Amino acid sequence: MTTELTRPQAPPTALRAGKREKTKVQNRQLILEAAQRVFAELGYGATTVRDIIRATPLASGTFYNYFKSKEEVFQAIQDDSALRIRPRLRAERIRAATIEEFISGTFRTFFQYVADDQGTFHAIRRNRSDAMRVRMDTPEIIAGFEELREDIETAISKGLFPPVDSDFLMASIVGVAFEIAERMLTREDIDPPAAADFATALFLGGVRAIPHVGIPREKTAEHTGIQNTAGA
Amino acid sequence: MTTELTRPQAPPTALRAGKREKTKVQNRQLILEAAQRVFAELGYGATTVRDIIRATPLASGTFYNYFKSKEEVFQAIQDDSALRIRPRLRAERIRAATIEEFISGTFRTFFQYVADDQGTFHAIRRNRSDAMRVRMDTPEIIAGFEELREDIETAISKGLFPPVDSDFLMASIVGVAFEIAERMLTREDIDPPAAADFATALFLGGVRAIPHVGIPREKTAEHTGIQNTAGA
DNA sequence: GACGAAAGTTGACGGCCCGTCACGAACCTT
DNA sequence: AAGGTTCGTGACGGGCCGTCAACTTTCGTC
Repeated sequence: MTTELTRPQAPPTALRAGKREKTKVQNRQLILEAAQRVFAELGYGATTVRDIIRATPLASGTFYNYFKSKEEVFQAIQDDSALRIRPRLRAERIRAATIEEFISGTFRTFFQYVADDQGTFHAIRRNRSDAMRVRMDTPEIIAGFEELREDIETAISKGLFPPVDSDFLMASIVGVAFEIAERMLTREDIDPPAAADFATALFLGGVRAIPHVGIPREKTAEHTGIQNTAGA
Repeated sequence: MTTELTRPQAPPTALRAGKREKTKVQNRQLILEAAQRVFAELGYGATTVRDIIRATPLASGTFYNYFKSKEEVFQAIQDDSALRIRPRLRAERIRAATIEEFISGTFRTFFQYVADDQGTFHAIRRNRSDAMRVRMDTPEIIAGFEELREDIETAISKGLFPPVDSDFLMASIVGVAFEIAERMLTREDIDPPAAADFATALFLGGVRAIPHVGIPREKTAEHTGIQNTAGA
């Protein structure tokens, strides 16, 4: 249709994206940020799509040009989070030459990430005053779990791990990671390395290998750090 | 007010409870059972109070004489479940004379219960096709967690356990229990003892103590049982 | 620069769910 | 059997849901 004469445009690189494209990205971000704020404020369950819209300069109809429901917004936030942490976790595990490095690298990276990014992990999971937690295993998160399972199997085939049930082991790591992370965030001194040390010792040697706490009994809140290390 | 003459009634024991009391219990049960069915059918998130009422011969207003919201119904179901399992878990741990019995008793009892009572554990937690899981830590469940923590501390003071962070240990047990339970229920052969053996070995001796699986690689679905036991 | 097409935004709309409440029926007491 | 109390009922106003026709903005073309 167009002759050779008419071809004056030619976007410099990819930055001259046009206003259309720009506001599209901007609106999406506007919604995601508003949603995160509102989820943290009201809790996931109590939040309505209208609440999210109201925290935005946009009209209600616009929301549905970007997301189908609040579930989808939630999923987008979770996916973003998973996309940020997954490569780091995988790199840590691929680099591991020993079982110790595999386990400890995984936990250290994860707990550090959780502490740095409490917005997506903590605030959103907890509901406002109810003790209702919501967890959505988005495609990215499931892929992250699957990746962990594959890395475990690779480690097994390399002789790094004993030939255990990789599915259950993956589930155990995930369960401990999420549950301890939640506890860690409720403490006054958030100490990711301490949490990682605890979890690592548990997986490497069981309860008997876990670092001992200094104070015998009493003194719960003030003293969360792990001090003394007594092997099995 | 009443003279000595007028006292003809005198309920035999506690069975002549009166119709009022009887239908009250019955209606409550009607709602709880309908709710469980509907939650399993639609998933917790998609379920509305109206859905529950429609699965019932009652009128909408009646629902609110028994529960304030679907959250409260959910909580009641969870509480019932927790009330059934808690005493068994506690008995198991109190009876424990060794760290092995403490851990293994806890996991065996829990996984067996989950397998027997999939309705309250599995069907309700998963949403219909979304991978959205809902977990509500009801007062009874929180009390159960707290009880576990206390039992751990008692075990520590008795010298059964090393002096570890009982809060993190409790969180780890809970995380592993819930996450493995979920995996266990997705398998074709649901094998609570195998799941318990896995978790127990993990907590007693770490990954290296976990029973090995028989088949090297491949054969994932068909072969879930743990066969061979190689110690650390 | 102006024009037409395409893309995107807007807010009003019908439908459903929410929680309440005035009413009446069922039950219990005397 | 009559009076009082408790509880089931369903209609109601208010709010949220997702849609859609009309409008505004951007883009490609001349």
